[in-house]
Amino acid sequence: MVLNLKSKPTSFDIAFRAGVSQSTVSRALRNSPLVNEETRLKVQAIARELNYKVDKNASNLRSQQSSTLALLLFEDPTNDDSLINPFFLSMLGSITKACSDKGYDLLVSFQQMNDDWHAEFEDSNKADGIILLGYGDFVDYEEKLKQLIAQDTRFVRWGAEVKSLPIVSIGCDNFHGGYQLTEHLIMNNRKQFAFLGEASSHAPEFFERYEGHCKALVDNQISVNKACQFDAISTEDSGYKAAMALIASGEPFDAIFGASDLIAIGAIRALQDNGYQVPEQVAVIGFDDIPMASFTFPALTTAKQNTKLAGELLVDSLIKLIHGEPVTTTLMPTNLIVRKSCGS
Amino acid sequence: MVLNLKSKPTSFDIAFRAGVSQSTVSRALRNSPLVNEETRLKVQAIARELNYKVDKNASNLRSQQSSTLALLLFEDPTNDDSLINPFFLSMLGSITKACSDKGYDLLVSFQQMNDDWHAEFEDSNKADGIILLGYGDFVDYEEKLKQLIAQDTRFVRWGAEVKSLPIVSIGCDNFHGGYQLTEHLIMNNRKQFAFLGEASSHAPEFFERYEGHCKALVDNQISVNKACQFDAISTEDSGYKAAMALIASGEPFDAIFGASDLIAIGAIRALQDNGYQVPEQVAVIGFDDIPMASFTFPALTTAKQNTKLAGELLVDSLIKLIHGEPVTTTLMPTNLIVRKSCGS
DNA sequence: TAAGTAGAAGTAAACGTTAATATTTTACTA
DNA sequence: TAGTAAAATATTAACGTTTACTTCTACTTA
Repeated sequence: MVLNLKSKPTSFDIAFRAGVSQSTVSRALRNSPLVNEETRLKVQAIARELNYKVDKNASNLRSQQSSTLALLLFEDPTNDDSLINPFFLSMLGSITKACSDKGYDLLVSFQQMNDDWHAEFEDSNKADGIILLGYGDFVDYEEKLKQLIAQDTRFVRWGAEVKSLPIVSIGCDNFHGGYQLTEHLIMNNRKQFAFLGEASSHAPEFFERYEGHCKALVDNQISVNKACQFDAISTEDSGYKAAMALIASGEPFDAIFGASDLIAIGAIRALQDNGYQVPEQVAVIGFDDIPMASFTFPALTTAKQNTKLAGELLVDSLIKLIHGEPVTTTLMPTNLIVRKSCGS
Repeated sequence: MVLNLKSKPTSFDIAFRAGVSQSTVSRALRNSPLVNEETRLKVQAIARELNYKVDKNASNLRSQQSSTLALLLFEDPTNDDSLINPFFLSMLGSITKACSDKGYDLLVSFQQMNDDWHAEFEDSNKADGIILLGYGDFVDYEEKLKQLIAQDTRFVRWGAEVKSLPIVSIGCDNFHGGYQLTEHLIMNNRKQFAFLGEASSHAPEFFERYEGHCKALVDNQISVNKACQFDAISTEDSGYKAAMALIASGEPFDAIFGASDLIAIGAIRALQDNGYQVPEQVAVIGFDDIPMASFTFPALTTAKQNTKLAGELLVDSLIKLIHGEPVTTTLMPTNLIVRKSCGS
């Protein structure tokens, strides 16, 4: 046996130097109880000395698992490639941390909606499981989820529960959040409400917030003015435009529910550009509590989604799923964060 | 040969169905010119039908390359695990996109400083190269960079050029940015300057900004008051504390240079908490142009680092490096973004 | 003392590809 | 019509692990 000098060392190199077989090296490095303490120490010392690292491809191939999770991030297709929604960026951060805490690597990927993303990662054995992250839905989404299920792909998703399919979802209680925020507006003596954000099943999260919003109104004997609901996707720009449309409509309003912070921020800007006083004339609330929510002027009252917890839940659930343990869909509570944008 | 029904299909399954050898399948799927058009189409059709995906581990193992890049994100060790610096989050976003555009996967990892991170990814063949991202330096940083070089690891880093080592760095022109911002403050008739942020070689980026700042002062016959420099790391909290220390020191000042936006934001809060008018009494500027910089009150004047371009450069450079092409260290210009926090 | 049993190590067969080499088939030339 | 080059496909050996199975030693026990 000749010593391999120039290229990366393999377990055979370690074995040769340690005077043991290669399989013993493999066992020693994984702290197998099958190998003698003394031998283990010697092997590990040599491995360290040669700067040896187990080849993950070989290892994964042989053991048929990768200790890697894949995160697929969907963005709204209408959103250009300028900026990622800060809320998801924040989720991304917490997921990254949770993975590393659990000893998993994380593959991150932005998805084009038309890709056959549903197959890429798990099927090619690059990842043991998949986390799906993104607002709303899009063409063939449910269809692709079904395919994932049919292929036995292990995955969890962020968002509203999909009642029609046996899928593990982690999401926040959008309905209750919407209810809570609206109640808060009512307590602040607001009478005429507008909702900016798509209120249809195409945007389940926004829709649930809208339903919570409406329920709170009805429970307080306030009628819902459908003419005051304007579609918007989760960008500042879209919020700005929706608010402009609201203003142009001539409908009376003294409170705006932005379906997301970004929408609310855009709305505030539109209001101020048109000479409205926020919150004196119009109260505005958002949803998410993205970092910049506390820096707007006036600072935004919003429902906080706990991204740290969400990331951990997502990762934990997926790992359990991979291990074949039972996992349930979880709804996280939202947290009302009162700042200045609604008067108190 | 028996057909494999239950588990994932392999190239043998495809070969069997197509009535060709397994190597032909491999070639057909990679569009090798060595295989007949008709055969290729047939093989690809069957592969699609069986939902076959090439096993990346096997493929990578055999071909000895992974089409994967690793991103190592270092955070300041004193920063607790609450929030990731939005600037890096933004970089992360653009790097993710750039990778996907180039057909590379991206492994993301947060690093503990004491890990032997320098070896993990490339040595274990999980990634073809590494992107290093993080502010400042820390224990043994240079030492570890040397090890990376010694091991022939392909990597690029974000940050100030390391003059002592042959390393490809992509960074922004911190010196010029510091100069530019300070000039702007001087043009606004500010006379007494404070700098919040560590000004030593332990924080190369901050130090360069500080040097640019000082140069601008000297060029304008303003003397540098060392007593007005207070250390801070890049968090809002740290900026708040540094500003409090500045106020407590009794030194006179009418302008604060925050070494990063987060520091500046913290400083503004400290000033306002102490009854100072920003920008009337004290002008404040930051550095980075993180998303929330435009939402502070008053909105922050700052030097924009183009994260989109930076991400692309980082990824492009690394890929070139992997292909053995020559790559040079690049300094990106910063962009003065004038908002309200310095008076005009 | 022979047989049985841990404990520790070795041997060799996967894992699913790619690629170097070998073989067959086809098409064309002399 | 044999002979040859080119095109297409097949065979087989890696890639570097993990792991089922086998072997060897030393010690216990009847």
